[in-house]
Amino acid sequence: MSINKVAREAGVSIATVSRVINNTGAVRPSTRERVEAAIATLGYSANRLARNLRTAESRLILVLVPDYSNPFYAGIVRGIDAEAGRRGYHMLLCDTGADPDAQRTYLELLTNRMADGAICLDPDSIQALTGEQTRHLPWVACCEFDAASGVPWVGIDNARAATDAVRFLIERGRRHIAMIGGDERFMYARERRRGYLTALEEAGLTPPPGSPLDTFEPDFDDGYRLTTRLLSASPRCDALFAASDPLAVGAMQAVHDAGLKVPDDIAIIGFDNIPLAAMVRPRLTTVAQPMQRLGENAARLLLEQLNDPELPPAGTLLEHELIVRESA
Amino acid sequence: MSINKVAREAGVSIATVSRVINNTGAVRPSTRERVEAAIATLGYSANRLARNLRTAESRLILVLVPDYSNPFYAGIVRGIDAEAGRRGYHMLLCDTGADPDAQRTYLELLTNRMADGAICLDPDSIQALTGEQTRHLPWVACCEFDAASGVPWVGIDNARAATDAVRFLIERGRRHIAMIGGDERFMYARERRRGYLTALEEAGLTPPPGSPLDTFEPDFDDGYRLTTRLLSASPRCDALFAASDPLAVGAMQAVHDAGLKVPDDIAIIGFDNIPLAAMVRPRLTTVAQPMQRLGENAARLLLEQLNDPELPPAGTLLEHELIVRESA
DNA sequence: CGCTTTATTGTAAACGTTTACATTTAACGC
DNA sequence: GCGTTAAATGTAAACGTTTACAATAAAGCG
Repeated sequence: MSINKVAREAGVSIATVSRVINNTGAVRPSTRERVEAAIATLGYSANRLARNLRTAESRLILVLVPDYSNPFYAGIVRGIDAEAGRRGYHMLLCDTGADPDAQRTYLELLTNRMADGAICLDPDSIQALTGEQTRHLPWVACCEFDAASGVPWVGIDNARAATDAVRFLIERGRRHIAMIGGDERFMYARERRRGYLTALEEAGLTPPPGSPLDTFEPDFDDGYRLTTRLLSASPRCDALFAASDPLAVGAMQAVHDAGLKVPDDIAIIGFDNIPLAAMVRPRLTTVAQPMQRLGENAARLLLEQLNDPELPPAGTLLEHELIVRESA
Repeated sequence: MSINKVAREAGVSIATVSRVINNTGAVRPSTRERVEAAIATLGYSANRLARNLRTAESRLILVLVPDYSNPFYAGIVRGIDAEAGRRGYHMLLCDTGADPDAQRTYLELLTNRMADGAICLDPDSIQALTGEQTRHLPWVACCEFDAASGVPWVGIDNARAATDAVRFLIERGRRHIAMIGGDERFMYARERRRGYLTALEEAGLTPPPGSPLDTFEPDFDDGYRLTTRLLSASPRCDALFAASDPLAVGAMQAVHDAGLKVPDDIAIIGFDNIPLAAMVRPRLTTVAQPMQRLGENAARLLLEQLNDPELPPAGTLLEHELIVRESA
């Protein structure tokens, strides 16, 4: 009953105190001063739980990421936080580990009214699982989405991005272009694989034997392992498109350990443009995603939807960019 | 008034509904069933804001990081989340950018009662700034701490860790050992520098000219830049201790570009053992911090303190480990 | 079967706000 | 000054829970 104390201290009613806190309604300057003085001497700070209960909003948004030690997600999360912060929202960050049960548990925070809305970076396959229960909840899908699902989304055109990357390799004269990283659970991986095949097809090329190759985790170790396997299956391979940067860096290492040179013998292109890409030698050519802006747009979309629940669900496609460095 | 609807549907009072939700108190199996059925048909989920208001706890913990695109913090955050999750807490993650104002703003979430406690990874110099206002608030300092401040903390012995690393270099016959990364704002950096100097001193060595060298950001670019400068100032330098892994990787690159070889001409040791360290060639020798366990311990400490506010503030020192790879 | 104990349920207050509405006070025009 | 209007303040209900306490029903005992 803390606002009560302030009211007593200032000799006014709690309504007046509330009015000066939120400066809503009219209050005479002299009483405003008195109230502010009381707040200062008592060190009062309005209880947000009570306020939230009364106003039926938490000003918290739930962010679901499959793995936040992945720098790519870190960039997006930063964008979300920046935009949300500007509008007075905070972020409840949850690592689902791409586990549907975890996701369901965390989504309770939404039905619980502990959060006002959610941004989900989980694989679309997972999103689909919880789809029915969450149809009417305010959330947006980021990076992984199904445009047909009726859920607002933001992302890039993964297929086109992959096609662009592979075309670049073709233009530079490469003819035996392999791909690694096709994890079926992730939409981005399926799309990139599709774009890769499109580019080959339009140039009248076929994937070298063993390509495209699926990964389980799109990380350095898998990149190394798969590339080693690939090189022995396709010795003529002269270029490699990887679905993520760590994968590409692992591949670079495998190529090197096989006694070949990047980019002379094998050109390599990665995906995402995380900081790592600029830290290795040769520097990694890669498809950049606008991570910060992806996050910002997701947050903006969500908050607009919260303001006006009748808003039709929108999709936002952001542009990718091929960053040409040394590896291709 | 949603619990009301459930009560009406089940033909009981709201108290009984509350009892079956929290299964506290006695309720006859038959009525429990009836209530559960009502909950199911109505799709009811208890409003956490209301519950939190009533029980005066939010089951949220505030995590303040200076920069969460830094993989080192990601590891710690993951540990915090794991431990907190096990105990039914969630995480309000805030990126302060090491800005005191931002930190102050975020800490309002604590005084607001929107969060029950906080874990702070910000530089100790920042922590000190807000110290007076937060003395009585429940929080623990992680990695950056001042043992004398009376705030519970968890971290490693940075000075000893640095000494160990430099001793290792000395044992391997290096005599002109430089250090980069001494950012005065961070306790970890000051301590590592101190440890570096200790190791040199006990071996009767002196730092090569220009060493130790301060950084502003402990990242790849600074590592490259400073090392380049260092190499021209101290051509006889044969080893380098860097206060972070990205710094060390930048240094490796600078050494390479100067036409020298790692580790033959210059041995390099980094700090933290983030994934990057195993992805570069030569693989980086580095001092590992138990990131996950640091986070877990911080969370545990905080939650224990929340359970029993009278608990004397404790400090927890975890062990570091020198991971010997190829760069030294 | 009546009395005492215990298990089950209900009533109502409390948590700390915001806000519609009522009331009081000040301001204004004449 | 007086009536009218506007500004400032207060009252009380509401948000959706939990929980102390009261009340009722069931059970046990002689």
